[in-house]
Amino acid sequence: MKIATWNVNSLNVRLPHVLAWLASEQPDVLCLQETKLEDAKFPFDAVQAAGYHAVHAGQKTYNGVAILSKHALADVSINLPNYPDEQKRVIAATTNGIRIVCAYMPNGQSLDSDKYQYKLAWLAALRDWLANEIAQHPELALLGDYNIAPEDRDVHDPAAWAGQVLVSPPERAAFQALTALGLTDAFRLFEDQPGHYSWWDYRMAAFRRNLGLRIDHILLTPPLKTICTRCWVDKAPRKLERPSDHTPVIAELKKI
DNA sequence: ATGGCTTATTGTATAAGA
Repeated sequence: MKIATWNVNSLNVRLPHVLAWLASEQPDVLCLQETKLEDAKFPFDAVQAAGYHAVHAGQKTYNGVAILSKHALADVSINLPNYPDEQKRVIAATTNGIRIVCAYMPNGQSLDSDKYQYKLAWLAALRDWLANEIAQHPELALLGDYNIAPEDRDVHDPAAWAGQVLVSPPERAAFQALTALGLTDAFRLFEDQPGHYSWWDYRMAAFRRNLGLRIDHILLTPPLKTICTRCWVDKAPRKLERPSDHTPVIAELKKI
């Protein structure tokens, strides 16, 4: 079973990339972030024609999350019940016996921004809600754009980024609070070296120079960690015309 | 060198992303 996450930065623009990637990679589950679409405009027909069920929680212009699955999607829940929010950043569902949580975590903008306080409060609410969710669904995966590079080895130039948003100690502490729930960063089960990223700035030829950050993650509860056989970043979509600034992260689970 | 791209918006410049 392959599960994946991809911040597409507008599904309207990126739908051809997504459909091509589904066809070539055949993931069982694909979590999308930043669809930037109202639910009425989500391309359910194209996704269904590609062989996928889909659930979406979106809004105009900003945010928006979706789960695509080859398997039926049940018990869908949207947003954090303990954090009332206009912004559509979380969708969860059960598929093929696994609880999938798809999240687009706040960016934070800068440490002196109100959005940074929102980010930290949102992450605390996510943690609290996940503690319950994991208790109810021991086989759970949290996939998405975390907007946090957990460690310096996830940053192309740690000195230049030190103390900035996406790497600041309070954000990294919030990431650690998630792993303290028993969740494991699937990518780091198999790779301990720096230089592996999931996002590159559109500017400064950052992708060609591999000036990136690893901010898209797949976290697994213990039962899924034990059956995880591989986790990798697929850089191929970042090389296409008009790419998203993020690329997919995929985990393979030895299940069914 | 705080710039540099990309997306969306009842647009023609601004906001936001990361």
